[in-house]
This record gives sequence, C-alpha cells and structure tokens, in this order.
Amino acid sequence: MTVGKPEVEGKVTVVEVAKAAGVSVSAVSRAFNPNASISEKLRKKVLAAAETLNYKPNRLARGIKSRSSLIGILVTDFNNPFYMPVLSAFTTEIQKRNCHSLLINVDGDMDISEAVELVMEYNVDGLIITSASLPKELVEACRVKKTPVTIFGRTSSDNSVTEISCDNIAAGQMAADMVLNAGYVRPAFVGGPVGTTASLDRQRGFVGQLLARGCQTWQVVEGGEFSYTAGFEATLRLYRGSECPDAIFFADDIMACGGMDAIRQELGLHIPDDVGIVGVDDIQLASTKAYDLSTIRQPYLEMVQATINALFERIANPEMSPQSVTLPCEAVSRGSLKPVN
Amino acid sequence: MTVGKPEVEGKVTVVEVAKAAGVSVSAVSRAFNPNASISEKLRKKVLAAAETLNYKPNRLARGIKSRSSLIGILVTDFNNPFYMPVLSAFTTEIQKRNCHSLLINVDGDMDISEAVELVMEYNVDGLIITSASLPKELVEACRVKKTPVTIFGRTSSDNSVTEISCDNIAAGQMAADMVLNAGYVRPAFVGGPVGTTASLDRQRGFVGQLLARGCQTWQVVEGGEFSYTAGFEATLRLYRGSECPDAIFFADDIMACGGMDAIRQELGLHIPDDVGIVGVDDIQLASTKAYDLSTIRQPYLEMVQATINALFERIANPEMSPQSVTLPCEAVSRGSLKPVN
DNA sequence: CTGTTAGCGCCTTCAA
DNA sequence: TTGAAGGCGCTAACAG
Repeated sequence: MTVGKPEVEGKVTVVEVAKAAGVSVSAVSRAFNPNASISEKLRKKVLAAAETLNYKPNRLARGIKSRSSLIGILVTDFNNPFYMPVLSAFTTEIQKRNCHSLLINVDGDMDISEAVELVMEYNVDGLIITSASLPKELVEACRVKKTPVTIFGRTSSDNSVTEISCDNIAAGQMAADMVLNAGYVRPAFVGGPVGTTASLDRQRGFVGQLLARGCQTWQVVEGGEFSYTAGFEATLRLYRGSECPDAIFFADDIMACGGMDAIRQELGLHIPDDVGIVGVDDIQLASTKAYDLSTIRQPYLEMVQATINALFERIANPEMSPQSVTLPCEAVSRGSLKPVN
Repeated sequence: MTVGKPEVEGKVTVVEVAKAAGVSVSAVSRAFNPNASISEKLRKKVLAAAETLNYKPNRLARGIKSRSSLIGILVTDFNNPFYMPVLSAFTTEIQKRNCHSLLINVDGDMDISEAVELVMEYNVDGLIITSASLPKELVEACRVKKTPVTIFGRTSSDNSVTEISCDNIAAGQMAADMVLNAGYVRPAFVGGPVGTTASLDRQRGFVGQLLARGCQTWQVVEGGEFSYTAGFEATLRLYRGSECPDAIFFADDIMACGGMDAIRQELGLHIPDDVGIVGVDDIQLASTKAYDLSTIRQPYLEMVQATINALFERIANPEMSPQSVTLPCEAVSRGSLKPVN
C-alpha cells in the first residue's frame, strides 16, 4: 500500500513470519534468540521474511516469560547537575547491551520502597538506584525475585547488595591536603544532606586528615542538601559566626558554586586570596572560567561502567553474590585555591 | 514464612488471588481496572485478598493486550542542562498518571528512526520527542500503530504531529528590544545547531526586530551547537573580526555562559558595560550570581504540562487530530545588560 | 454484576 | 536441528 517496506495493516507476529517463510513459529522465535539452536540456513530464511514483513518481536510479550530487557533506574536527586551525564552514560551503556531504561523519579511523594515495588511490576531484568540505600526487606524482596540490584554512589556497612561508589574518605583527605598545602589554616567543612554516607565520609576524611597534620582550627556546618542555594546560605551562616574560615571544603560542587557566589557577591571577599574553595564531583560547571573550582573528581564514567558491568554479570548469572566496588577519586587543582609554592 | 506481608514463594497471579478471595479471575482483573464494571463489595474483597498475598499486577502481561502504561521519551541533547528539569518534570507528570518513562538516549550511534522503531517494540502508549523532528514515514508509522506522538521544543510547518514549543520568534524580538532599550547599538547573534528551527526562529525574530527599530549594525555568526564550548569559541571568533559587537544575543543560555566567560576571561571586557548579553531558556545557571544572565525564559513547566496533556488526551482518544501549541516566553532582566534608564 | 473461556505474542518443553 | 503444543499473566468478549 506504500513505498519501501510493505507496511502491513494488521499486526505482524511470529505467525505471519512463519507463514511467509514457510517454517514453524518456533523457528521464528529461535531465529530471534541468540542462543537458540537453529541452523544458519533457517535463520537466514526467517530473517529475510521478517525483513520484508518489517517484523519486530514484541518485547512485552517476550518479557512475560523470559527477560524484559528493561533496566529500572531510580533517581532520587534530579536537581543535581552531577546526575545529568551519569544518566546519559547509564542509558547509553544499557542500550549498548540491547536493553532499555525505565526511569523512575523518586523525588516527589514516591519513596524508594514504592519505586522498587513499581519497577518489579515491569519485570525489570535489573535495577539501578542512585544515591539512596535500600531497606532490608526490599533487599530480600529483590533476592527472592532474583532481580539484581546495584546502588550507585553510596556505600553501606552490609554487603548484601552490590554498591559502586568512589572513595569518599580519601576524597576528604585529599581535600584537606589541598587546602593545607596551599597554606590555608582555618578550614571549614560544609556538609550535604544529613545522614548521607557520602557527605559523612567526606567530612570524616577531611577532618581526620586535618587533625593528622596538626590543624586544630577547623569547623563544620550543615548545608542540608546538595544544592546551589544550600551552599550559598550555609556560607553566609558561616561568616556570621566569630570564627571566619580562610578555606571551605564543600560536600559537593554545586554547593561549592553557591558558596563561591556568596563569598564574592555577598561577602565581598576574594577567591582564592581571602578564601580557598574545594568541592567534590567535577561537574561541568566546575571547569567554567566563572568558577574555576578546585575539586575532587568522582570518576563517574568508570563508576557507571562498573555499575553496569556488575549488574549485567549478575543478570547473566543470578547466583553470583553481590560485590561492591570503590573507585579512587582524583584531585583537580584550579583557580579557587592559592597555588602551592 | 516471614514477618509482615506473607512473602509468597511462587509467583502470585490473578489465579491465586481469585482462589484466595473465592472469586473468578476476571473479578480480580476488573478489581484492578479503574473503568471496569464491578461492585464495590467485590472489589473490596479482591483488594483485601490481593493485599494479604502481596499481589501486584504484571504490567508486561497486561501490556500485551491493552495499555503498556509505558511512555517513550526520546532525548537528543543530553548535554544541555536545560533538559534536566524538563526530564524531571516529564517523569513526574507521567508517574502522576500511573504511567512510566522508557527513556531512550538518541545521542550516540542511534538515530531517531531507530529509536522510534525501538520504543514501538515496547508497545508504548505514547511518545515524547525532545527537540528533534520526525521523518514523514515515521509519522505515518505512528499513525498506523495508533501511537500518539508529541514533539517538545520544536515546530515544523506541517501539523501532522502535535508539537509543543515556545514562541521563538517573539523570543528573538524580545531580546532585540532588551538590547536596544539598554542602549546597545552593535548587536550580534550567535546561532546554535545549524538548521534547528528554534535557533533560526530566534535569529529571525531578533534580526527582524532590530531592522524594524532601525538598527542596521548587526551581525550573525554560527555557534554550531548548544553548548558552553560552542558559545565560548564563537565569541572569540566574533571578536577576531573587525566589527566588534557591544551586545550579543546567544541562541541559548549555556552558549551565553560560555560566551560570557570568553568575554571576561579571554577578552578582558566587562559585562554589561563593554558588552551586554542575552540568552534563552533561563537555566539554573543563568540566575547564579556568577552569570546573572538576562534571558528569555522558556516556560518549560507549562510546556511540559501542555505536552503531557496533549499526549494523554490523544491516548484516551486516538481519533483526535494533532494539535500544536506555542507558549509565550518571558523576558528576565538581570545584570548582564545595562539597566534601562 | 459476575464467571467462563478464548486469545494476546512469545518461549520452551517434548517428540520426532 | 525442527515442529507441535502448552503455557506465561492478563484482558475482553460472551454468556448467565
């Protein structure tokens, strides 16, 4: 009825292809399954027929019994620019493996538990959770359902679920070294969401290293969340106190950017001469001339790779036990710290 | 066998629930379908049984015959921060309607056509495409399959598919007015990806209004893509020429930020005194103190709403004809332009 | 309003 | 290796 591919009116299913190719439906099914036993000749014939009919297997129907080829991605912090390239990398990697991403936004009224139950309704082959931990009973539920889960950017004590993150304690230590090496003497730490292991570990590493190197004049304030505004306001609060720091380590870059703007625009201080700044992540913004932010880079591409690898390994082999990975961070020196002389 | 919900070993399906509730499977099915005819009493009974068994309908099985409750989202420009809140809003709105997002990254080697064919394999109920147009034959394919499509952030001449965008021509005009009203006399336009209607329309509106108000001393350069780097480099190119502009209108905010950094850091000029800057979008970055960028805001939340509304209307009523919407933009004055006196 | 039954499109035993 | 047949979990006629 049209040009090119014979646009079929009705649905084209295995039955139509089988008919056209003069074979059985199971032959068609097998032709489309990589690890089914079928002769090259038959497969060719089927594929040819499928081509002319413009047949595509229905993934939903397939997913009922076997793999859905759906990977659930639960995102909890959509406002943090850090997750944009992360999400991009996840979808790319997932697509490379002929699977696709069911993206769930866990920001609003939905909580992690609901989200997990939800994706289960789609029979996802695997589940990625960004920066949030999983209640014990959900871990168990996933285990029963044999759905591999990987948590990105978070570590917990127990290893009943595979977690990929960077070494946040080392990140804090590196930040301390950068600050002290540049000659600052009254550093402060501005924390992210309270209770987040990422933020806590960075704080612990930072303070620990300050103490180890004999620095006693430090302070800590809470930011409350990973956001520009939180960094901005925490910084103002910091300078309302009596002990004004000469360097600040922010729990992440977007907070650091907020803090830098507070320092320059509201407090009228100079970076890096009056105050030195360090963040964590190395988001795109950090490398702009406007911020030129020294930071501890999270190797997010490697983290994504590791996450995907771990996930698909366990999809292929569900009996495999969870295996966590912690990747090293890297210090990136830019103009927000005085040069080391 | 455990605490709380009776963790069932085997799969729990309509059959088990029906058995437990002492009803038929169709009763169970109906209990979970909003617009099925079933007495409140029966539904209660079924729901109770389902609750104790911890039953959840299998969406894939359901999707085979009727709605999959999957909405495909095709994203072409994952690097532009503008799309982060957009994506967040899309997922939120879709989830509000008890559907979920199948996110496809069309950045890499995959093109729109492949992506569309792909989501079709998942029987998506609807399809959202961000900032890319759809080849004619795909429009037809979607029509045949009765899958509603909505294009976000783009307009084309033909109205065979519903498109939601903002008034880019008016945006360009507003930018021209802002620039001229602030007293600049040699404005330039820096374009985005060549051939994009959004960029072209902004340019057309901008230049048109300049001419209408008697300004003849303008110029146009190509940026090539919506990115920080593209804006940065196009700006340097601009100032290598003989005609140095005293104001620049960038095709979008992220380009404008790149341009601002080039102007301040590389060229040593002052904003807004030496050069005035205007962008389009009003991304988060634009309102930071570091950039404080005057811009033409795209009403992205309203655009998302309109997109979702149009999409779900057509899902509910597939015979409805496509209907495009163009929303007004809003000028946002900040420090990157001299104040109007 | 409710139950029975026949598919949806595919995969996967089971024989041949 | 191939084909025939019986599900997978759910929905949608069709009866009652």
